[in-house]
Amino acid sequence: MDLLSNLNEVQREIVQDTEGKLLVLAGAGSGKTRVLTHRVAYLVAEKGVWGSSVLAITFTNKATAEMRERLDVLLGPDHGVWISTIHSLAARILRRFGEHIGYDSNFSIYDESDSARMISKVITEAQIDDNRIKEALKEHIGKAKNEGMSPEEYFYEINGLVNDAELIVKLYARYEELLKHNNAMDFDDLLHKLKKLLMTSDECLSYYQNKFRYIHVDEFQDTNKVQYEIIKMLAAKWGNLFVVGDDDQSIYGWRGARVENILNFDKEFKDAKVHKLLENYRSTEEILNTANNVIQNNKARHEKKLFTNRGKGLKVEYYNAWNDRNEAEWVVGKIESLIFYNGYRKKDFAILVRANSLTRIFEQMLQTSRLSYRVVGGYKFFDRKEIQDVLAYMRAVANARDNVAIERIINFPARGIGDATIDKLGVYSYEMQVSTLNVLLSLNDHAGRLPKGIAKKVEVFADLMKDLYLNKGMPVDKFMQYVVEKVGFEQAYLSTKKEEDITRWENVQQLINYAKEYSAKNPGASLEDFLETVSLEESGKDEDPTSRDKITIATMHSVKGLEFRVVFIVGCEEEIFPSSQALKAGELEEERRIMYVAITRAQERLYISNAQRRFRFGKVQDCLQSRFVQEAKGENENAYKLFGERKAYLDGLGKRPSYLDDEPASSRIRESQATRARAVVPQPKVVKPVAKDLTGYVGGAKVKHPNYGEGTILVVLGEGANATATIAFPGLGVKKFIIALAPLTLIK
DNA sequence: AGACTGTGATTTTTT
DNA sequence: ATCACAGTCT
Repeated sequence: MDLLSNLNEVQREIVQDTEGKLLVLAGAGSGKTRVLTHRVAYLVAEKGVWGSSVLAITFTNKATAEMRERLDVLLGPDHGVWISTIHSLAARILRRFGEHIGYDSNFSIYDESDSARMISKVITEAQIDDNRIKEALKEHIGKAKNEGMSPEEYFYEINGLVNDAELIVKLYARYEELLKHNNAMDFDDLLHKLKKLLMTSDECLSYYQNKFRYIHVDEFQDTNKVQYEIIKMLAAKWGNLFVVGDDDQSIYGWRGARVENILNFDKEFKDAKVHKLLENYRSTEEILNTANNVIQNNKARHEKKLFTNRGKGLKVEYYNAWNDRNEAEWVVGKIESLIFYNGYRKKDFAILVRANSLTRIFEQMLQTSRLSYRVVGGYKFFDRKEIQDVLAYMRAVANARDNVAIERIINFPARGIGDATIDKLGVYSYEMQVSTLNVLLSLNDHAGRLPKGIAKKVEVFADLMKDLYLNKGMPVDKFMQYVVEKVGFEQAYLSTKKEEDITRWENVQQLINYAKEYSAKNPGASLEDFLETVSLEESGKDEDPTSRDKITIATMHSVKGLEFRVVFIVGCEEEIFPSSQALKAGELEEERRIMYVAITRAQERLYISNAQRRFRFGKVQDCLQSRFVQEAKGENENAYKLFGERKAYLDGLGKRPSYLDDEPASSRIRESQATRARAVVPQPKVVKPVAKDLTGYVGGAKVKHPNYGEGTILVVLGEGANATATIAFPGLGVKKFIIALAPLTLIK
């Protein structure tokens, strides 16, 4: 049979095992997506299951696109299978049934920046002038929603653990109220409210339960609590739930992903069948071994030994660069030589970074070498101010209650309308119990209450909005052009003669092109449809990776699921990778999984590098090689010790570790740097990480942290250098630290 | 209301 | 280095 012929035995078995609950533990590069798509295709083509009763949930838009593409090949384009991210699934269901829980179907979706505006507003409104609370509040709200907790429920969760629990919950509740008032949902809400809807409305629940007879979840290790609950509810009727994932690739813990979902799946469902995909089809043995060297340092994982038939392959190369520029030169030099002598193409290469801020130097270096590249992740086109502004005009008329959108544009382009006036309009809106847009649309009734001059200005804006409102039924691309023209974006940007503004205008035009493409592809799509696509699938808009021959520069997170013949893992320095916040929070294992994901992207050649000095935060800084480098080399049992010695040496304490002798000549230059620095700069006090006395760090002890202040240890886990402490900081929440490394001091 | 100035944080990752 | 934000001046 055609469908099964290009699968291995295990894969074939999984594909044919169609009924009931199935957990597939799929190692990196083991053909996970292949199994998933073939299984769906098998259901439809061989089992005669109707495509529209099959649901496949993926984690990113990229994965959605890839899966749809592959399925189109296997089944032809009209298979009707519902493939989407869980967020857009939620949005679709909520548009249809949202009124059951009090939402209009045209609700706005607030992205990170909209939501940040709202949070600021809530804080200002409560007259709190503590700068630190914004971040904390954001974190709390996200956490509460990811756990699926209402303000009340969340209060019980944190009460007693966090000092300002009451305040935080009050602000969370107010934030919710405002969202509701604006007929808007943030990203987390899409899930949170979907759960609520499914629990409230039998009609909605049974509709989708009946519809989806077979449910598939990709990247299951990345699901959070609410997502899992939603999936379980949807699958409750037919019980056909197929989940695939790899606990070693769980790298979204910071967003509430719970590895336990995958670790406990077979315990939760006793009848679940478990399959393992252990054959790696992607990488050579050398690369796979490197990956294994790293990941085996993690404690919380399913032990799995991947194998490959790709042969031994080439040794992994390491480079300890003298500075960031030198590192980039090395990378580009390697690329040039591989292209010239070994016949590689540009699209075969990926340069992987931990954080977006590291990409710049590689971009520069590739530009000077005339090598074309693309940057994945990073600042998104749709996050640009000018794009958000155009969209805000469209949003404001699509959802009349979207006050965040109105406030965003009421004074752009500048119309002389300030905060005071906006507040007044808010008051009228409250008095009349109508939306701010409605206040504007019927401004005549209120204009008398505003100062004369201001009233004139507001009227101009009101007339504009009225005009746009009356024309919102146009085809999406036409409407956008109409908006841009009426608002006068071109005038606003081109009159200043500033380089930056010209670019902005070009971006607006690009947005119009995007809208044209969209309209052509989706004739008859409504304004709401368009806005939803933009807010949930904006990154899917990127050109597809294989079409152009370009080098890829990307964050390690954004290449999950992809593969490249040659991979460079750069910027392997402490505080960068592992990141400083991960170190602070004691989330080393997740960082290590990120390293694992990065390594396993490579098919043939892998290069790992670090720079000893790097330009960061406006100045050149000394950097310490990441402990992951030692782990990758297979010296993992010594990694912590070496790391400690090396840090002491660079800090001007301790003697030169002998293993440094094996490193390239550049490190000797570095040594003279260290010596010089030592001579000139008075030494700051340094705590030797390995020598720290750990006694006294027990549950109940009070400790002090330079950034978080005083806190109480809740529990200590592990021993020695690995011991972690979970500490409650009043008002800031609970954090985890590695005691030996964290800057903690005991207080009596 | 808007322009100007100084300060302080910022750099983790994504829907 | 760069940017956002708060505070002050015009």
